[in-house]
Amino acid sequence: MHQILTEIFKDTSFTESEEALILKKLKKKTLIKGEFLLKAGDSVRDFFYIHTGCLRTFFVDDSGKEHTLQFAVKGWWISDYIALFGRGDKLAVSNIECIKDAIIYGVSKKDFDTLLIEIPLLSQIHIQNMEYSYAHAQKRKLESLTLSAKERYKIFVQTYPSIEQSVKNYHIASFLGITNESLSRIRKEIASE
Amino acid sequence: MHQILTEIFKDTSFTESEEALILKKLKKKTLIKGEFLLKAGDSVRDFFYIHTGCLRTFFVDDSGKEHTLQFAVKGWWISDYIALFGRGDKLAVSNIECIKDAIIYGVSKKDFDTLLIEIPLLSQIHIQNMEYSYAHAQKRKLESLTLSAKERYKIFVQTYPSIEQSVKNYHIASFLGITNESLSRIRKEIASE
DNA sequence: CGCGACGTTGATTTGCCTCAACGATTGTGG
DNA sequence: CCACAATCGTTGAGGCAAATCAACGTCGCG
Repeated sequence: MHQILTEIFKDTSFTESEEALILKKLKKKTLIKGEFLLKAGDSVRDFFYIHTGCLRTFFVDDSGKEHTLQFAVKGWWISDYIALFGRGDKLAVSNIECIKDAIIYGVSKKDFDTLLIEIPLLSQIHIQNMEYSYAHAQKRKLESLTLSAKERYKIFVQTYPSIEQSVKNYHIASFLGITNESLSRIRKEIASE
Repeated sequence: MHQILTEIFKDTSFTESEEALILKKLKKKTLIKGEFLLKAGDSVRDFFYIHTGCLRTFFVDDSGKEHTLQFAVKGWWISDYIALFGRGDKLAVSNIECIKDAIIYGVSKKDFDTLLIEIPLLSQIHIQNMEYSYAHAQKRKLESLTLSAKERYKIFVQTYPSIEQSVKNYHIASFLGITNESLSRIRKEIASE
């Protein structure tokens, strides 16, 4: 079995022919820090598995402020899901930026939908992933409603220790929904505890 | 075809035997206003399709404040998705309350998972729904990051005109993540525009 | 080395919350 | 069917967490 499939699908046992079908659709890409995988306004067709490195999805609002929606490191998938999964015109509302040199594997949603039908086992896995992601998104929403910025930061550090290393403070701030200055003050407070 | 399947699945064409399989798993329930479908701490096994009426999912935080995560009217599904789809112990973190007399159809996740395997077409529909829900959740998250309480309220009224009728102001406030008093002031401002 | 990007700190502002009081509406028992 | 209580919505005063605006030190890279 091709190494990357083992990595992506862990101990899932596809048949040889299923593996071949999937492999045919995966397109390897290498990115360097600072490179953009997607810019707002582009049409969104693909999503991407992160093999190495780190990327983020962020939205720029009318006042020019950035809002980070997602970080992705090894083992995660990234895209502009609002466009890709929404019922709109599939134009990106967000940007995807490489923040640490990366090797990724892309697959188009069109190809993926075909694979889902050809390979029932893949459907099952996708459903599980979607369900889990949805639960996780709900949980994060709850946290943002009930917790203070300081508590959210602490949870972030615990939850994503591997990400904290690769990213700038202002990336984290924009992910937590606070300003750089506020994060700076929070870090100071925590350090003095 | 049984009326309720037509309602739930619109123009999807299941075979007779597929329909029978699904129908066998759906359990009809009637609820009256004020009744609880689920309380925090219960174990979560089912999700529910709303035929008539209105329900909401809400979380109560440590300080006793309520946070409404979801409203559901005709055509929507409701559950505690954090518990049902999460990897935890399946104990409800939220409550589900009937806020307008309702007729609903429940199905257990266990039964549903079985149906997904037995009926590939159902898998496809479920995937589409999950994808769309995920996109929608992301969009809402963006809105809560970028918009003021007033703008969020305006979007709420536009997006859920049918819900606004059935619910108390403080339900809406807790959905928008603001206090009753703030919502009251916002409504006053908008009225005077 | 020098410049720009990044992080920190201070002063001030602001949107929303909290607390409190008081009408309006709803619903319920007599 | 009315009276009264409970619930709900509104309004005001004051407070607070985080935003904004501004200045400055520092680090890393060309």
